[in-house]
Amino acid sequence: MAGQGRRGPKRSEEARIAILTAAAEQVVAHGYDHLTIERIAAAARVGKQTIYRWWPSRSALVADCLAERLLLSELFVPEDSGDLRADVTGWLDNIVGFLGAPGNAGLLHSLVVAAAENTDVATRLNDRLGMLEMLGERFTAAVAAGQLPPGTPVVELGDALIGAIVLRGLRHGALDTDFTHRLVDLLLPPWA
Amino acid sequence: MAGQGRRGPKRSEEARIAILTAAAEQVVAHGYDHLTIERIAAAARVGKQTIYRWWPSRSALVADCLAERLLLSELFVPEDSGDLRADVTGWLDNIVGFLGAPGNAGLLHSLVVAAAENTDVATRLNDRLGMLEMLGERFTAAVAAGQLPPGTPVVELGDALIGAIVLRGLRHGALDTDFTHRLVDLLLPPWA
Amino acid sequence: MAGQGRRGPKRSEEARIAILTAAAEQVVAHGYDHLTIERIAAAARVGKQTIYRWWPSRSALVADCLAERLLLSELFVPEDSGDLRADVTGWLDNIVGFLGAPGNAGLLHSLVVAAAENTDVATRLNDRLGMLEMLGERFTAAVAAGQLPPGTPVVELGDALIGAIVLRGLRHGALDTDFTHRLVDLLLPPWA
Amino acid sequence: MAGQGRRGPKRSEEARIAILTAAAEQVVAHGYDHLTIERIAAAARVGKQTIYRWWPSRSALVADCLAERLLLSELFVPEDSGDLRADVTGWLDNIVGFLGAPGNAGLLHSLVVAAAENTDVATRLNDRLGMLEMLGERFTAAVAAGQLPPGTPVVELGDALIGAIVLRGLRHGALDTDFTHRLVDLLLPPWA
DNA sequence: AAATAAACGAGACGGTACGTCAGGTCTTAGA
DNA sequence: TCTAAGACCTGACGTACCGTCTCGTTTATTT
Repeated sequence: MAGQGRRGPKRSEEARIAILTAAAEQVVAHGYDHLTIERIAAAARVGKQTIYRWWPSRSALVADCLAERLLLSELFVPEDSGDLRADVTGWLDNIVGFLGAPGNAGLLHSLVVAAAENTDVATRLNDRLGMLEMLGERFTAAVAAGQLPPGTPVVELGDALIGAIVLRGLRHGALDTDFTHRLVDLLLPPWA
Repeated sequence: MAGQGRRGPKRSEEARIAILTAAAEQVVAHGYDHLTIERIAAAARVGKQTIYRWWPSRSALVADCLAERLLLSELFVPEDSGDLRADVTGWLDNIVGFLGAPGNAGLLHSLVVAAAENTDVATRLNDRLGMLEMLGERFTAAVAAGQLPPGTPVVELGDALIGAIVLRGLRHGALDTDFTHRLVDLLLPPWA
Repeated sequence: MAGQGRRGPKRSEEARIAILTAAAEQVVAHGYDHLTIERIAAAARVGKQTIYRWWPSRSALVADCLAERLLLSELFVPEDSGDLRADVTGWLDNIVGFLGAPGNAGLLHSLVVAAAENTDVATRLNDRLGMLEMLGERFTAAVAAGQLPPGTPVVELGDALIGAIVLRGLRHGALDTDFTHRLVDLLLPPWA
Repeated sequence: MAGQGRRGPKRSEEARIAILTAAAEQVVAHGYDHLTIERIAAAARVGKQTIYRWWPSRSALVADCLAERLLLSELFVPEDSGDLRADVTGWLDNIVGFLGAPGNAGLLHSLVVAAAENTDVATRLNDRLGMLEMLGERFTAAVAAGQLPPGTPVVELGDALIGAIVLRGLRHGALDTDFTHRLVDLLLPPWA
């Protein structure tokens, strides 16, 4: 058997959690820029090397925070009421409401910056925003049920929805429910 | 008017151009992160203070670079052949081709990061990508001409198009002409 | 003319003094090992870079402290009473007394270590111990006056005196006036 | 009796030798500063704890290296030809030749630093330089035989000889046979 | 033989300090 | 009075080692 039984101490789960928690808190509190390894280490009561040992970069840390649901934890599981337009609208309003909340104002900016410098973050961010579930299940089901025209490119539909949200989010104050309603009208037009 | 009769030397246009040029080159060469005031100053043969005197931040510099067409110079004025779908497709392919070119791979990431920390950059970036013209002229004209259904939310249409492009651009290698074609099919469905 | 009119601020004398003073205090208080650039910078209220800008190493700093008489300040100017043996004995007792004082116990060790890694320190340390004056004036004068045999190698005489002191100093508790008296008996024997 | 019936494996002689050998090599190759426990452990294929278990400090390791003749191995047993001046001169020239050899240039500095922070090293270094034999036998015998004046302080004589060598050795390039000859003239003057 | 305990290799851990880079401010001399 | 140069304090970077502390394995002794 090959090297399965490594000798020596195991990785400290306690330290791992403390680091991720501290990182998530820093991002929320101060934004992704201003996120420093030193502050994370201090807040997590951990040596800097322990961070560098396990994560290659600041952005990889943020990607793990997303994966562990320490960032954007409660959000964004779209409902399934049978009415696709209503569900998508509700889901978007949920997102918009979250991003509009005072504490979370800068969070989108932070995550976009992190996503721009780390593909992992980009992917996980997409997932956390609910695209996986929404995409894999609802849209294809809707196409099958005739709620969307046959041949609708569902992946592109998701990208257009979230892309528009992200783009508007980067322009301060441009994100409101009026916008999301017009967006739904555009992308999920009411069918005959 | 106050301070009209100021004494002393005027602002050096030479220095201004040198700084913006150096900044643009740095962004293209090394990316927005890695863009440092010190390197710009050194490359432009200029004191750091001369930069700080006229620009409040790194991102404001980039915004000016966009405004002066030192970044994204040649790009993105959509044609008007009468065929809206063809024009939009051509325009998107133009963008995708540019972003796919080896030297420009990281440029989108850079500009997104800059846009995330400076609304000015976000706005100017939108303009440079051709949204103003596209938006103000073609889409509204298309609605009037019946090429788009009446009541089409043209601003949201632009956001969805560009948002989708940006979002895909952040995931490396996800941006190709197949994608843009599906996107056009989704957002500008062939009518009647 | 070559670069005579340099532009920009002059080196801050205030910072220079603060740094040297802090360094000297650290050496006396904690020893040469345990002398850290970070502590010096903090104590001198100075950025680390200001130290690194002007000194290449810890030991160069100590060499400058010796040169500026911030270390071993009060000591070691041998008297000239006409009686060479008495003067040398007094001078050695002076040194031994100083090194035996509680606060200065580790100072010799510190300076020897510094001298071992920096020739400059070695030279200046020799100077500060009074060898230059002693050597250049008293010994050669003594040879001329017949107090020392003609052809006495005065440089080697100094090295032997100080070398013996240093060597004993490195063995804790081996340095006392009995030793210095025997040393003088050995090196400056009472002549006929 | 202490620890007579201890259970468990005995101390590994193999590890002990590997550690001392690695330490000696590191000192010779890189100097006493730059001697790190981690490098020794890696070079000796040994865990760090195995070093810390048996030696309290870096300098204690070096002291053991001297005791085991892994450092300064071949050197410095003075001959006994009957002619004291010749023997001492040969012995000093031997030392000077060794220290002047290219590979050993920094070794004196290293050992002096180690001696300054560990009395054990100082003592053993003295021994290895041959002082014990020289001191205990030759000088006292020489005094008895009338080759040295009665009452000559032999310990101080040794300290002066070695001290002068060490002091010169710390000043690069100041150590040559001219110096040792003058030193012998000074300390062992040709009698009668 | 089984239980026990120490020494071993490996290496993760919380820390300290390193030497470097850049930020943004301030000072000086030249145009 | 604007500019180039650059010294200044601050603070974060990523690295190297420190000395301590587990791990699981390997011996040797004792029960």
